[in-house]
Amino acid sequence: MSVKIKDVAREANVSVATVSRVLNNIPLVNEETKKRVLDAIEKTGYKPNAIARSLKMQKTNTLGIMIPDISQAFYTNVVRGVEDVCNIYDYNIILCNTDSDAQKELKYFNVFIEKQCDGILFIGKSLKDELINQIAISKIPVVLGALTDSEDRIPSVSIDNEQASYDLTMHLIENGHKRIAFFDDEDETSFVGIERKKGYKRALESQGIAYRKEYVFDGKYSIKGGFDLMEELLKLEDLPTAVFALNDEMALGAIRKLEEKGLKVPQDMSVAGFNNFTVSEWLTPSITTIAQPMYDIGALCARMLIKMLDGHKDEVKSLYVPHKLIERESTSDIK
Amino acid sequence: MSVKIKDVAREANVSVATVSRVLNNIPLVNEETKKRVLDAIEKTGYKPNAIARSLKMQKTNTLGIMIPDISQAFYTNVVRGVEDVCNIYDYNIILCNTDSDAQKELKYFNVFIEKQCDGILFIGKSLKDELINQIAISKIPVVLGALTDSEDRIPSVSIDNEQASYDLTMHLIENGHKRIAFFDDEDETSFVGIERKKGYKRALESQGIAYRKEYVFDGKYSIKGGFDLMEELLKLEDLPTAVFALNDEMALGAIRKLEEKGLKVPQDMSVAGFNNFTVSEWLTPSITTIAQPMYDIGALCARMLIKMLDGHKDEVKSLYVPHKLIERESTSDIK
DNA sequence: CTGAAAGCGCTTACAG
DNA sequence: CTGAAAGCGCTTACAG
Repeated sequence: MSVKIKDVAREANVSVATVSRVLNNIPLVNEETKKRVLDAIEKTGYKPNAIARSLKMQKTNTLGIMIPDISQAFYTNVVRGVEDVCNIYDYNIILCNTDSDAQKELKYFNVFIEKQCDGILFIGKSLKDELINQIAISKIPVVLGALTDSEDRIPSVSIDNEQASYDLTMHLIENGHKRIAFFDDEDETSFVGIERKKGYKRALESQGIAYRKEYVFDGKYSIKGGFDLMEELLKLEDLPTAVFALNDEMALGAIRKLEEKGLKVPQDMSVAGFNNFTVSEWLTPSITTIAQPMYDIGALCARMLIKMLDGHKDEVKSLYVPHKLIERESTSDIK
Repeated sequence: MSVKIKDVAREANVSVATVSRVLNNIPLVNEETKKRVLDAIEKTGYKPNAIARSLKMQKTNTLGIMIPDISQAFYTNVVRGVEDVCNIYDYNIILCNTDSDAQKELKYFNVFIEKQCDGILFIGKSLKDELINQIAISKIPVVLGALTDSEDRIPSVSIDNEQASYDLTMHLIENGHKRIAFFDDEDETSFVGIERKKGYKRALESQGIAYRKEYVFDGKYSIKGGFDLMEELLKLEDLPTAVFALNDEMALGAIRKLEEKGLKVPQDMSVAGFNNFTVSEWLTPSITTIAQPMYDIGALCARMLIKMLDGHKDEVKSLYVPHKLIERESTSDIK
């Protein structure tokens, strides 16, 4: 059906070896022969079969990328960064959504191995042991994005989540808040969540403020999640004066619930988020948050992985990218 | 380095053919032999090489998907729908961002062909002629998502953009609005944009309202885009009483600009959007919009394409999925 | 500078 | 029920 290298060879009256050399820009080919081959390619409309090439070369120029859920704003920017860099270096990405589910992660990992991906980008909230084992066994190059490996067995590109969380909590404390609630991820195994909680605790401790378990709420990473959590929180006797939510979507939900109950943000309660969601600066009130350079995280991850594939495995080391506290209207000094 | 089918065969004392039969669940294999092979697979940690298999089978179980930009909320939901269906049928997706750029579209199309994708999903705002030619030449199955081909040469899954736009415009007219501005896509070749403008015009005409060119503004499909366009609009002598923006992000930007100028929405001006962006219902004011079933569009596209790949090409026909007008706070009766 | 041939890791028609 | 062998479409070491 489709035209193959053999057809081009016949058309140009050369061997397939010569056609291959022209295709791969190997210099030893006579200019005239080359021209004949090029004409034959043009004439036949030949397109190389990358699968055949990959089999021979043991290289697919394809990277596997796992993310929890592409429909979450945070990850889309990371993926865009990855793809742009891949485009530069002629790689393509196979994209999979894991929902942070261990089974799906292992399944997709196997798919990446079977489809001979040159490397894997793992974006997510935590790396499970079983997956680490599989990675070690297969020896496939992997880079983590937006999270780190606690033992740094696998290189990563991420913000320092503990420090970022500390910074945000300190900011609230400096504004006079002592009763600060924490809207956590319902997924307790989330490494990123754990790190952020550490930062929150460290900030409290550093200022001699007791950590109160009743101020920590686990919920969904969504607007509705924050909305529901605030409903819970408002049942407390001793209300917090500020809330630190693990993403801006949760923070927005929390704010809307407060408004629904006739409370004002930040006058009655300050609410801070995380990630600097695209719309956060446009909301009323706009949301105080920690910005992560999402696009850069993706781009750097991809560069790092490609560097490993180019044989510079030892030059690669884990990287913290800077986060930034953005103060907006949803938080203020305590009255 | 890695273990191959040959190694498994040696381990199990059978031929590679037998191993292959076990791997592919071909029934004619003796139970005991099968067990021996399975043990050998287990023991050696063998993972099939899908690239080799693809070369032989002329089938990669990989779909190419082109979208304008994964970092735009609308597309992420479509992609998630695609991926979920692909997961069910054991396909994977190679994802590419085209920025609706003709060069990138052609480049990626070639990549999909060379990498032997079984089919292609094209999500976007318009299909250029050159790409249609390439599709025709290559004969690769393609399905369009979120847009249609004006001549229906290629099957698609989409809302009826013209009708949706008509519905929304009619809604504004029924609320007493006669001076309705239209925030259009700056990309004039956008088929989706053209369709929506048709619907807008048809609604105006049907009510005997003259189409006024000065009420149509071209801008970026973003919050900032709407923000800037509203700045322009406010310079008009004869201000519109309502604005219809081609997405909710633009609508939000427009609303914020109005607020900045001390105008109230919807009291001073109604603003409607399109797509029902995740946050639209949570904004103040919440945004009147047309909801598209984005996830379903993606899922149906993928199902359609897979159906074509299964040899039911003739059963496949273009599909309109229902849109839904959602009335919220950003629009109201004219005072 | 060019070609014949081996081989990448699979699947399957054919023969037994 | 099982194996030997051809072939999928490339690349490249080797020979000339």
